[in-house]
Order: sequence, then C-alpha cells, then structure tokens
Amino acid sequence: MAPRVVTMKDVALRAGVSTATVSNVLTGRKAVRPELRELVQKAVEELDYRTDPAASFLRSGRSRIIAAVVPSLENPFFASILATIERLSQQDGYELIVASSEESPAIERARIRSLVQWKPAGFVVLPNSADLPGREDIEAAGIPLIVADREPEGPACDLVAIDNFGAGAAVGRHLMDLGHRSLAVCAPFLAVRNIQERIAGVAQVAAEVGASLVQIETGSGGTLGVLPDSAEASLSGVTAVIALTNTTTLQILAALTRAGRSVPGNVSLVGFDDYPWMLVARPSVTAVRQPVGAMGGSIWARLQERIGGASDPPSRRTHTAELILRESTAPPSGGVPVRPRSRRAAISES
Amino acid sequence: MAPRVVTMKDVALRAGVSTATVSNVLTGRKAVRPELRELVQKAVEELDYRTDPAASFLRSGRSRIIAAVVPSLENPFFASILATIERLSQQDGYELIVASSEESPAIERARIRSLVQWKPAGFVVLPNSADLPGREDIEAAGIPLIVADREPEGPACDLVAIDNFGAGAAVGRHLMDLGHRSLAVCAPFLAVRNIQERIAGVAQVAAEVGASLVQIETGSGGTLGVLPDSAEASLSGVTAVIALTNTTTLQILAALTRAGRSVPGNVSLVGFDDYPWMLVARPSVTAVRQPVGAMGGSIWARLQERIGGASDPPSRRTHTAELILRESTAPPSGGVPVRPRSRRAAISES
DNA sequence: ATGAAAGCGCTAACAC
DNA sequence: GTGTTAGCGCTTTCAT
Repeated sequence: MAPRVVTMKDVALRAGVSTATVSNVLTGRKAVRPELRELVQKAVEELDYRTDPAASFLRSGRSRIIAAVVPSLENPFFASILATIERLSQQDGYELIVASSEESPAIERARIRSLVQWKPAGFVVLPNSADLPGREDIEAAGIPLIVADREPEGPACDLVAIDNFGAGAAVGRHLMDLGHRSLAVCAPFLAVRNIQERIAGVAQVAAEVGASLVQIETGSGGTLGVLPDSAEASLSGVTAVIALTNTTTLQILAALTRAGRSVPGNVSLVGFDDYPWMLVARPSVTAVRQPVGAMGGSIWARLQERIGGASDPPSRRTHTAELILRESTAPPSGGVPVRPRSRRAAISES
Repeated sequence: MAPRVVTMKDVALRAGVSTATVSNVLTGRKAVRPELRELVQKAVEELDYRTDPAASFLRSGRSRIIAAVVPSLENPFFASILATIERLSQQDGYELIVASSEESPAIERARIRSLVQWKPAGFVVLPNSADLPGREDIEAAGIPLIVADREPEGPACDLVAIDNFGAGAAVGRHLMDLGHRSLAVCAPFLAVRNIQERIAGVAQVAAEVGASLVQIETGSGGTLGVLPDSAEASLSGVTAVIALTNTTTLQILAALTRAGRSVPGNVSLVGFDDYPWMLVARPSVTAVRQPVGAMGGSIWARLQERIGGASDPPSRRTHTAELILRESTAPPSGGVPVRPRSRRAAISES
C-alpha cells in the first residue's frame, strides 16, 4: 500500500552523514556546518522526507500540537478565535486539536486531562467558570498555558481578554446620554468574572446619575428558549436592556418581539458581539464589538513566547472593545437625549 | 516536575502479568482470562495509568486522532458539523484535529498532506471544489475517509450530504405556488456540485410552468461585501431571490435592503441554512434547514464502520432538508398565490 | 561539529 | 492464553 516510507536513515545515507546530523539540521537544536546542512536539505527535498511525528513525539516527549478547549465550538465568538489560532499555529507547523467543554467544568477538566496525554506544545483554554479545573494538570506537565476571555481565580496566568469594565461603562454612558434611567442587564450566568466586570462598568455609570439597574439571569437554555417568568417581568419595567453575551442578545431580541414591545420605541437594546445579522435585523442592533481577530493574534503571540521558553511573569493583555451604534437604541419614550450621538465610540485604551 | 510517570511496565508488575497482557486488556485485541483482566484493570485504576499515545502511535502506526478539514471554521454550518463530530468522536476516545482549507484547493491539499503524517484513524473532509486534491494522499496511507456536503468528482467515496436537488425543487415549488415567474438564484460560486444540484431542482420546477431563472455569482467577498454591478442589475428584474448558501443569504438581504426594495412586498427571499437570527430579522426569513446534527451523526457512524474495518462499497447517505416558511416570501406584487401555504414543507425522502 | 549508540513506551510476533 | 522479545523512527547523550 504505502510505497515504502522514507525514514531519517535514508536521508542520512543519501547525504552521507549520520542521523544525528539530520536531526540537528531539521530541529535546529544544534549547529551544523553549512555545507552539510545544505547536503541534508537537498536529500530531504529529493526524497520528500517528512519527520514522523510519532517517533519525534515519543523520543522528545513533546508533540507539535496545540490543544484548545472552548465552551462551545458553535458559538461564533469562540469559533472566530479558534479560526485565528488555527491559521497562525498552522503556519508555524503545529496542528490544532480542539475540544468543547460543553459549558461544563467537569467536562472541561476531563477534556484537559485527556489532552495533556498528547503532551501538546501549548494549551489555550477559554474557561467555563472561575475555577479552571485542569489547570494543575497542564502546569504539572510543564505545558505553556494561555487563558482567554474569562480570568480564572487563583494565581495569575497569561491572559488575553477585553476591557470588560470599560465596555460596560461605554454602554452605560451611551444609554445615560440618551436619557435612560431604568436599565436591565442580562446574561446566561451572572457569576462569571467577565460578566461581573461588564455589569460593574454599567453600574458605575448608572450610579453616577442615579439610574436603576436590574440584573437578569437567563440560564443556559437554547438560544431562543423562553425566558424565566421573573425575567420577563423584570424586563417589562425598564426602558433599556443590555444583553451581555451574543446568545443573550438574540434571546432578548426574540423575547421583546414576542412580548410585542417595539425596539427602540418602547425599549432600547444593546447587544454583545457584533455580527453581520445585526445589520439586517430590523431595527439594526447597537452592539459591542470584540476584536476577535486581534485576540486570537495575542493568544498565539504569547503562546509562542512561552513555547520558546519565555519565563517572565504572567501577563494580562487587554483589548479594547468598540460600541457600534445602530438603530436599536434611542431616547426612552418621552425622554430627550442629553448629548448628540456619534456613529462609533471607542470604549477604552489598554 | 512530573512526579514520575506511570508506565505499562508498572501496571504489569503490580498486576503480576506481562506488559503484553496489559496491552491486550487495554486494546482488547486479544482475549484475556477474566481474572487477569480484572487484576489488570484494578492496577490501572490504582496507579491512574494512561496509555502514552506517542508510544502506541509509534508502534502501531496509527493514532487515536480524527482529522477534519473544512473550508472555514467560522461558517456556522461547518462549525455545527464539527461540533457534533467532536462530541461523538471524543466519547469513543478520539481527539479531533481541525484544519481550515480557507476555501482554497491548494491549501486543502497542503493541510491534508500534513495531517496524513499524523496517521489519524480517520479523515473527514468537506471539500472546497470538485477536485478534492489530497484524496490520493489519504487513500495511499490507507486511512478511512468520509466526504461530506459536496461530492467530489472521480471514483465514488463514502458521502454524507443533503438532497440538494430536492431542496431546490421544494424552494422552487413554494415560489411557483405563490405565483412568482421570474426568479434569481445566488451563490458565491456556481460551479460547485451541490450548488448546481440545488439550481437544477429550482430550474426543473421553474421550467414546468415556464418561469424564468437567472443565475448570479456573487464571489467570495466578505459576507456583506458589495455585489457586482451586474448582480445588482439582475436582481432588479426578478420578483423572488433564492440565496443558495448561508453567507449569500445575508449578502442578498443586505443588498436588497440597501437598494431600498421591501421584502416581501417588492421581492421575496428564500435563504439557505436556518439560524436563530432569521427569526428576529424583519421580515423573518423563509429558509432551507439542513439537518446539521444528523449529518454529523451520519459522518461519525460511517467513519466508525470504516475504522472498524468495514470494506463494503462506498455509500451515499442523503439527508432531507426542510423548508421553513416565514415572512420573507409572499405573492409577487399584484400576483395571487396558486395554493395555500402551510408552515413547513418536507423536501424529500431519502 | 559529528557519529555511534542507547533508548523513549508501547504493540505485534512468536514461542510456549 | 500468556510471556518474551524485538523493534517502530526518532532525539539525545556521550565520545571523539
């Protein structure tokens, strides 16, 4: 079937050197005289030799694999970040193993444990909860780890995220400027760090002008699942709703529509994450845009440094989100805007 | 760092058997006396032993990895299928390596070639084009391959797809029933097999009643990229537009909105793939729903059979798509529907 | 700077 | 049915 597979020995033979030298040329871990180096490279070309990852993996105890664990492969936010990491890591000769933690800390831990077996060159984890179970497994194996999106509790680790507080504050400010004084924030789960920070941002701005703020937990039901009764009730008392995740944005929009409330006439809506459909929705949706491409880039950049042996203290890389103003936000019925609107508003610097 | 790693020898020692027996218990490739079997399992538990995939991989020449190559990780259609495969394969003890072919046959080939190195237990490819370059590499390595979504030219292979012709026909019938006689179909590229089949389905129904049908190629520009002028012009002459992919659906909806054409008053729209946002768009979008979960399930089921050694001839598994009727389709201005509408219409059986 | 040789931990032959 | 043994192809000492 396979027409005889080319091994390193064949290359060594053809180049007239030892396998050790071939290995040194290929891995670059030891200097080789330029002439031999070229001889080897020529032989590699001619034979179309490719390193057997299995043998390399077994002997060196490390694979050219990057392991990524995300809460869901279907959520476009995670998918975009994975796409960027796949593209970049692939260019550097790594393959990407993906695992979904299905929004469950227990699964997250199990998936990490089995991925550690593969001794990947690096781990990228977007945690479900503040725990990050499995962190010890990764660290015990001495594998570099970059955490993104949500910051776990415990000792500092390399983190890539957005300025959640700033994003929340920008949304709050926008709504205050429009004259809203009665807000609701919604998320599947409120007890997550990034959600808490977004809420804190909104809350600070609201407090400055004495606006009220209710917090609504929608649970992890299907995207368009029915909201809890209490949530529906809370929603009815406010003039503006802030959806703190992309799934919540659709959920709330559907709920408001079902309840017959016109947006933005009756209630304003701000969404999280910016997607093409928000432009074709009627009204188009004002939303916070997270720079997913840049985040993926930062994750890979930092992971590369760690794989390369960087041992500096853990760093936090914070990206700036941007509020995209569209039609779903307007002054409350009878209210008046305090300041003029611009089409975009940068949220913060980092 | 690592507190001494548990090897198969340790397990053998503790259970008082040979490593071969341990291996046989673990892989199940050879029968082992029940008592010993239990002894080994106990030792495995107690020592928390896990097979080193590197060594197993090197020796057996096959890894417990599934390789999946898709045109894009960000397109939700592909993401959903990957999510299902990840979940199912993970349950059976495989890890999933994903690769994006970036809609390019050249990249597709390159990615497949480097993945073949990992000697995965199986390949899943959703091809970019009719070529499926890289197919030889997979087959030469004797690795089972399941192709999905688009059928490649050349010798038959295991395929999982939808009944594209039936889907197109159902859409066509729906629009004919509403009284439309001037249609347009749109896709990024028309020269793809599944797109051609969808068009053929529409065309057949259109021909039966003498309706006109124009084909528009929108190119692979950004989702909401501007349409070519010729496309805009073609669009202006029809009373109904059928978007044949999910990206096209958004593109066309945006273009129609930009052109100030009301949907469905001025023009009807049918989309492809069914997403939550289609429910909150105004008007909500009539669309063809592909059973992505079931397709992922079929892919994994067939791949498992092949991994298990099944050598029956290549099979085609065709799933039935479903037309979800919503607000974006209506009789053309001044026209009258020929038959009453129902909320759903099954497209075909398979 | 280079080569010789020793395994990495496991599975597949083979002998019993 | 079980144990013994020989590598899988590479990377890594360790001499030279």
